[in-house]
Amino acid sequence: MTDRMTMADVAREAGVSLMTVSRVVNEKGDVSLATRQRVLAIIERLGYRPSGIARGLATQRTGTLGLVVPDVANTFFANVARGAEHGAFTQGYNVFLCNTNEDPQREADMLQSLEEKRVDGVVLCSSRLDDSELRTLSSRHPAVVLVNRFLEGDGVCSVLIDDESGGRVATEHLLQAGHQAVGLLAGPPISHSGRQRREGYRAALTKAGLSYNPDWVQYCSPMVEGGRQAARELLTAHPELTALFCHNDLVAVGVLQACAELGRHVPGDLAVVGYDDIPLADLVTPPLTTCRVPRYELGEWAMKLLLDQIDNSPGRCDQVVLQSELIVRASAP
Amino acid sequence: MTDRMTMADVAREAGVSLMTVSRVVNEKGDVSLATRQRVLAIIERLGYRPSGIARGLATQRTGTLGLVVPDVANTFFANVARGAEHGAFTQGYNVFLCNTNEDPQREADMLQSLEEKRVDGVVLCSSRLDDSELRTLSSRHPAVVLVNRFLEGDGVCSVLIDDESGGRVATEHLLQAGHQAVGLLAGPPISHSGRQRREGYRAALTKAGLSYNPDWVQYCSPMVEGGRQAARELLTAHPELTALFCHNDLVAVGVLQACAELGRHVPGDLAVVGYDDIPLADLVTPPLTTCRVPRYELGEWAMKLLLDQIDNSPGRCDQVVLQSELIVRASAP
DNA sequence: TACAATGCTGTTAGCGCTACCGGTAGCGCT
DNA sequence: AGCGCTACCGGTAGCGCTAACAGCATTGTA
Repeated sequence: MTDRMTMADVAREAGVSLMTVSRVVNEKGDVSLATRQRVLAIIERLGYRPSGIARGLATQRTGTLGLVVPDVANTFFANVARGAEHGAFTQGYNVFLCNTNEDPQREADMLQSLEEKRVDGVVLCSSRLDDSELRTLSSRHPAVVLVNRFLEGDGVCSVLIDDESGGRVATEHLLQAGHQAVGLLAGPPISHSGRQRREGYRAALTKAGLSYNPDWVQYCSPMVEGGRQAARELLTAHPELTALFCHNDLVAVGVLQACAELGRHVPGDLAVVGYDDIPLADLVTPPLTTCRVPRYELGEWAMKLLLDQIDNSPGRCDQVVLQSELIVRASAP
Repeated sequence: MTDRMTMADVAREAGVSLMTVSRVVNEKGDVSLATRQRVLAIIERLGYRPSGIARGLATQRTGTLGLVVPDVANTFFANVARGAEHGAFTQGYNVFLCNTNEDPQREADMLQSLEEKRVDGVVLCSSRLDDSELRTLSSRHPAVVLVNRFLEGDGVCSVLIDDESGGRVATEHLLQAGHQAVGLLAGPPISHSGRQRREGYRAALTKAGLSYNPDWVQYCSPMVEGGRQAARELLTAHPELTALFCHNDLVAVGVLQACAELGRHVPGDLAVVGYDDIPLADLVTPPLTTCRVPRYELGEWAMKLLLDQIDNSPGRCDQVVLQSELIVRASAP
């Protein structure tokens, strides 16, 4: 790589001042057509590209953003990342990807390294930091949007998923299909979203005049194996169940496996509803009815709020709540 | 966000010069223990963080890298990204994530925008650019590593997957299990990796003294539906087939579906081998025997080569070829 | 005629940091 | 005393760019 051209090289070659070149490059200020074209031609010939670093130092805006996620290898965050990055790039921003690996310490490190890079803003997904640390770390950035995490008090934007409504809609779908005995595989008890979904489940039952039966609710690990085991236990203990709402699609796949082993036909003997709409959901047999959480849109919204915050108003705070969508497939028609 | 502290603030407060603060911050040069501690304390108290932007302008190194992928939402690239980002962060680099969306124009734009950000290097995955454009765009960056793409001539590093060997190993596994009639669902004819895998398939047959029978090879779309249709056709036209090697796991899942419809038992009537080892692979019934391509390692290696290139030697070029690993599961024991 | 408004261009002074060189003090040695 | 060496610290000159203002024609307007 040969040495880079600078604005001064272009200016000298074109016989104009630095400022004129700057004006041409940034398309701001008046430059006569003739000199603009001349400068442009020289830029082209010399292969000049402006230095974002120098510009950043001069303007105090870098045109870069941070995106902090627990793990991009998780499809959920991969889709969020895609949505966010797309929104950013179309506005001329580049985004730093940071994986925290679910480790709060690492998350703090990431946030600090982004600060040293002088990013114009940060989208922070599913932060594991406690409120106070999150607050101080956020305050060191010009703009922050939280995804899947709420911080009360000071105006920190966030984009949230309405899991309660998702759980309600999923359960109502089963109820409306005539099921009276709907069980719940609730995932891990500590899961926040899991609790929300359970609230939705309960609300739907209540609304339909049915009572919430704790015996029909079973916690489980949020993986295939967890679903399989929990389903075997629950279904043998309570053969009266005709439908199951699952914490997520992996659990639902476990249920499918358990049903195959127990000789129960889905959806004939048991209707199954999952959550998330992972790619796997419509590939298993039968394809899963599930709640799709709008991952890509989550990223897009977060980015939209962030950019609003950056170039419009300084401290405006917004909460956006996104609804998930019921996808009806064969496992619970 | 209140105004940021600068090195000058720290220096003034500590009663030392700018340079002393700089030396403390960068841990280079001699500073007495006493003043170091004093400066450190003041940095802490003032909440000072050095500006990577200013440092970048002064040193001509930004501590940032670019990672260009077709699509992070694709698990393959998500895992590559994870490996790459991990390697980068542990060396103190931050990485810009760029999705090209498989669009060569967008890819070129990304590369240019990374150039303006003055990244120290770029990892470019599965570039869709033609050789000449790729060459010129690469030459504008201080360091480049290609993933899944080779560029001959000038020394551009790359990390590649040995798909030919993968195809051979997969086919040999079937042959060693006693299968004499092994078909191939070859994916799209244009796919480079598909062709490599087919070469491996052919090589394994030849090595075993069997002849390559074009009638047993069928191209298909690389998705579940493509695999399903192709399998129905191939299996009805050639009931003599006892095993199928598939272009990827999605195709293999399609085969599973087709077998269920045709009443053929897997692996009893038909052994099936996939490729990639996507998360889905061990969740279907029966779980798929498949070739795992080391995605995370791919990212790690790419980053390792890139960092070597950056701080050791200027133009050293390496090709690294990674082998995939056969994962034996129930679909082809 | 005077005066302002407009279009175009240049000059100056940084943005926050580091490279590079140059200094001073204190030590040991001849 | 004189010398060199080391440990420590400071000054200056940029890195490549833009904000802000300052020209200077030329045109319009009273």
